[in-house]
Amino acid sequence: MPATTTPIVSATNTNVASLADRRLLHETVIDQLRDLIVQGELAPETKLNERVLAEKLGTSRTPLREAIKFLASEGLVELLPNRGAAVAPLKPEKMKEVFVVLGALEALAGDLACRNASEADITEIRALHYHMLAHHARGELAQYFRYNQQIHIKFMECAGNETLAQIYRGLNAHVKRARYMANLSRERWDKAVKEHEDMLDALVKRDGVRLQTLLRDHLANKLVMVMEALAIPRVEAKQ
Amino acid sequence: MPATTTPIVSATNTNVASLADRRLLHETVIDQLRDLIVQGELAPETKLNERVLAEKLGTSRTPLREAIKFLASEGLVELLPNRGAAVAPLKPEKMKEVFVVLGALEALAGDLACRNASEADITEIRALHYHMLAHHARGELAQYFRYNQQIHIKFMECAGNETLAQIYRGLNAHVKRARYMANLSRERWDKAVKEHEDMLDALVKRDGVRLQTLLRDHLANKLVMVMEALAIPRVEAKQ
DNA sequence: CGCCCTTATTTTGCATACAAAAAGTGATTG
DNA sequence: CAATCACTTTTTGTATGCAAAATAAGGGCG
Repeated sequence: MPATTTPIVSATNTNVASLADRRLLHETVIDQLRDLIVQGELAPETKLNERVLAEKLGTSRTPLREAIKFLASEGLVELLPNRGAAVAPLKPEKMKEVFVVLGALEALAGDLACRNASEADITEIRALHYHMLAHHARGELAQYFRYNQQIHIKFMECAGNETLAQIYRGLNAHVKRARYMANLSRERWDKAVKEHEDMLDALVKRDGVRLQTLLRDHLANKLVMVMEALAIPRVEAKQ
Repeated sequence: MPATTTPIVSATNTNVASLADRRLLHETVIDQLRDLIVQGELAPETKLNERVLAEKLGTSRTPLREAIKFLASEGLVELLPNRGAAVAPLKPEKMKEVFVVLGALEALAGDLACRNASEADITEIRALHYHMLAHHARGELAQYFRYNQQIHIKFMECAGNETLAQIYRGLNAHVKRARYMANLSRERWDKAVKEHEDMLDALVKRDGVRLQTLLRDHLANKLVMVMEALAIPRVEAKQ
């Protein structure tokens, strides 16, 4: 609405998408590209053709390349000198590594959360927990994951360490890629829920040591699930 | 000083630096820029003027901007929408956060190293350790830091988790920035060396639990040193 | 003298242009 | 028929151009 004297759309530039958009293009592109990768629309090891992708995202190659560099630093994209870039492969070996680190980070977060979480925080986590339980009971996997994620993120928030949270988000993006292919058995699912019960209990009692242990185990179990998911599928045998 | 005379050098491109250089320009730029930031040549909160920096690094704005995006993801650079980028500020608060996370990561690495390190690895660490001792004895701070760093890096290698190592390197870059201003008191220095003695001992005995504790404490002490360094200086009060 | 508004200047953000590198393509030859 | 080489097309890497945003510089007015 503002400014607007600009009557005619002038010469060269001008993109249709520029409604009230205040964000920077390359930032939008980072998010779009990350989503494409995390949600598996761009499968692991897919080469990123700059011309095609730029067209698809409605931009030019320059912001796209900037976004690629950014995501390369996050590890979602691999740079191939003189050959562009590709979606980072999703290897079981890498997943193991990520989960080991995530275990340590979540344990740390749990410990910090036990010290720093306010009563309001705990109430909020409890609420998320019950939402999660409800979706578990109804067998709604996607919704379950959503609340599950939110609980873990809330833990991170309670830890009050933005550096920790940022690294967590980065690693979690890797895990999410894998999780989209996971088909949880009822048994494992029930177990994961049980673990969350214990975790909530430990938090309420502010038992940091126990929460750490629980989180590490929880992550280890998640790893098993992801590994199973990775072992089974591969609809198309890339490589 | 500026290009101007550039007599022939063919049509458009062609940089003198392209000897047998096989690396990609923007990768070189990433490393150069990171060094400038880590070593404090570009002080915290310095605005990165693209034209000036590109000239200084002997390239055009495009690869520079890509490098900036990469380093922004590492957290060394802050992106200011429509206002370019600046060297990330070096706040005590941030340092605290980084050290807490580093503590957890190094503890994890120590634990893993106790399981995975080969005898050859331990021999190598011992060698580095004695080099470090020698420089400590002679009061050679810079050299001491070098070997100190190498020991920590070697720990990471022994852990055999590349994901862990990568995150460590990223966080460590932040710490290094601060350390360049640290002026170690002899007392603290001696203490740090003593801690390294203990760490080596724990590794040799493969006592992962003790090593974890030692590393966490070691990091906590390092934080104190860095905080002191940050509290004192600021030679020039920017802004 | 300070403040706000207008107008230059600089700087950023994005698009495009062009050369070098890689990937195809096809014909020739052993 | 596979392999190699010359040639074409595509794709990447970097530089440059141009418009919008931000910043600096005047200039009138209280």
